[in-house]
Amino acid sequence: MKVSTKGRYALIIMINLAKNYKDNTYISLKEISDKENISFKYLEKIIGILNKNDYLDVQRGNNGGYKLKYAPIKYKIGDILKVAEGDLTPVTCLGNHEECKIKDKCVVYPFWEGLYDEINDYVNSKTLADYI
Amino acid sequence: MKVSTKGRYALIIMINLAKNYKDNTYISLKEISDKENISFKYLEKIIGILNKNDYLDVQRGNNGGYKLKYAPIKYKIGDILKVAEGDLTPVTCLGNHEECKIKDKCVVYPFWEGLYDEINDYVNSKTLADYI
DNA sequence: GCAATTCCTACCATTTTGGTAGTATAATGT
DNA sequence: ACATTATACTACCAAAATGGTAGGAATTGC
Repeated sequence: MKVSTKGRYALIIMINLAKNYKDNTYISLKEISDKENISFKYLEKIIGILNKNDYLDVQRGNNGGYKLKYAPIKYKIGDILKVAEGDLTPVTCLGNHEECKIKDKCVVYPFWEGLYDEINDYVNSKTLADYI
Repeated sequence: MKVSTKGRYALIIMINLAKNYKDNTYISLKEISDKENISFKYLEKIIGILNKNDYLDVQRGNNGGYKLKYAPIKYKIGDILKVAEGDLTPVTCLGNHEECKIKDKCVVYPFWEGLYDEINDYVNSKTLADYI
C-alpha cells in the first residue's frame, strides 16, 4: 500500500512550482532535479504527465521552463496524486476500471469503500497552497 | 497505492473464521479456498503469517483446521492488514523501517503523516465483529 | 549558429506480486 | 498399523510493476 515515487515526485515538482508562482517566472526542470536531488530524466517523464493534464504553462528553449497555470490553491493534492498514480483506490475492486462483479454480496466491500472515502476526503482537503 | 491480495485474502480468511467463531469448530483451509475460490496453496502461505502472530487455534490431521483464538471483536482490521502486508504506511518515508533523514525539512512530510493518521484511525476503528 | 530547454519514444534491470510444487509432520478413523 | 486428511515449511518461478536510462527531435533566446 504505497504511493510510488511517481506520485511523490509529482507532488514535489508541483510544490516547487507553487513556491515560484508569485514570481511569475519559468523554472527549468534541471533546477528542480538539482535542488531535490532526483534524476532529471525521470522527472522529465513525470512532468510530462502533469503537463498533459493542463496543469502547467510551458516555455521551451533558452531560459524556458515551467510554471503553474493556475493559483496554488486551485490544485488539490488528491488530483495531483491521482493524475500521477493513475488512481488512489486502495483495492482494485474499487474505481472505474474493473468494478467488482460480486461487490453486492461481498462482505468486505463496504470496508474498502469506507477506507477510500477517508483517503479521498483527506487528500482533497489539501491544496498546494498548504505546502508553500 | 494498493493493498495487495495478501492483505485482502488475509482479511477474507479471518472473516470466514470469525463467522464460525460461535460454533467453536475447526474449519479447514480447503473449505475456505473452495468457498472463496482462491488458490489453496496461496492461502496456505498467508494463513501461515496469521498463525505465527498468535491469531489462530490450529488442529492438524483429520477434521482439523483453524479457528479464531479470540473473539472477533478483539481483532482490529488494521492489525490484520499490517501483519499480512508488513505495514500500511502510504510512503516509505514513514514507519519504523527507514525513517526519512530529511523529514524535518521536508515540506510534504506532514502531509503523508496526516494521511497515515487517517488511514490508521479508520482501519483501527473496525474489527472482525463488524463484518460477520 | 549555438546553447539551453522541452518533447517523445524506446529500452531495461531490479523488485514485487501472486502464485506453484514438493515434502515433512501430525492427528484421526477404522 | 495404516490410509486419509490436515497443517507446516521451504524452494522455486513467471509476469507485472517500479524506477529508472538513452537518444534524438523540436523550439526558443541570444
